[in-house]
Amino acid sequence: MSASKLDPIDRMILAELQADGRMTNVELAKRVGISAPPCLRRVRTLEEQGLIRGYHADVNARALGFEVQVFAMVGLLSQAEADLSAFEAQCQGWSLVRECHMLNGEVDFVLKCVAPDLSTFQTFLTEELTAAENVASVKTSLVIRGAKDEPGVPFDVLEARMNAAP
Amino acid sequence: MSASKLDPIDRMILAELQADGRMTNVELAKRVGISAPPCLRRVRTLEEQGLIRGYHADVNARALGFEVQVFAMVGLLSQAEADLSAFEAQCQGWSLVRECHMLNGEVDFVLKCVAPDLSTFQTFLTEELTAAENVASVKTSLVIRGAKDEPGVPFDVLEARMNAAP
DNA sequence: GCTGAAATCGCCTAACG
DNA sequence: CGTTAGGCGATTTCAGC
Repeated sequence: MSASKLDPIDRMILAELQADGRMTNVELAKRVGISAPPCLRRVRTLEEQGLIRGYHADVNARALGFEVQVFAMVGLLSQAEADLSAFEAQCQGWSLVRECHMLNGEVDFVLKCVAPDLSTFQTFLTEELTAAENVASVKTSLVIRGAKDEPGVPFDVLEARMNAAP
Repeated sequence: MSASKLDPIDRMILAELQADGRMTNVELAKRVGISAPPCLRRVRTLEEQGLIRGYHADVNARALGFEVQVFAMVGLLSQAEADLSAFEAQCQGWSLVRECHMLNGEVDFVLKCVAPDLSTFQTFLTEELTAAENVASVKTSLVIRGAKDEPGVPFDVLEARMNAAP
């Protein structure tokens, strides 16, 4: 599952599919400079290795009526592994919580949330998140505006690294 | 560009393509209960309206060698619009910065960053981000582990809303 | 208007060299 | 990895509701 087993063509495939996940296989093959069958075999292998986890349409949340985006910093009372896992499991069940990352430092988790409006979010905040077992503190910050939202990883950095230490 | 012009079939299409952006059109048509040609027309319309911004392969950053993920909270010296925009423009040029959101509250921006290793990130932090014009403070938190990372929006919430207020 | 059916075109995906 | 080849999906055209 390591990147060292990837040749330049594999990395080009990943970069292209990250940029356009619905590209046809023949178009992809053309761009990476091989014919279609081996290209498809590489894609399948990358999927099986878990290097490609899936493909997703990037839907416009605002246009769909999700006007509110919030980052929530959550502190827990107990940081015992069982309690951390329990909180993570709860996040799985909250569909307004799109991301949950455990952090180092003063705060335990950062959550990225979306909601159709402020009152929906505040109901969730007061009745679900803050009220949850083991939650000590929640600090929320509304997203005023989005300035950058790139999915995935920067392949230019990866290529620079591969060239520097081959 | 409003969600009110979307019928239930459009919302099903969006939900399906968010879950699997590489689904064939005939499979998609079967799932939403119409035949392939109108299904494809709807998808094209959704793309043109900007409700679908694109399609992206979800690549495994860790497996690709991006071991480090960091959230950075950035405070600026000046919050004048020109200065905010200038900072946002700089974020566009930093490929380690994948997301940049302007927030309310004490901090001005939250940045989601990735890097191959800690030293790469710290070089970026000290020589680029902290050194940038108008940056007053940067507080970083390493991601210890990811607990949830769902792309897009929760369509169950959307459907509940449509049923409640049609 | 939008949907569905038929037909064409192009792609996907084996099998083989 | 490339080429060939057969089957399937994509996409246009056209008719019907």
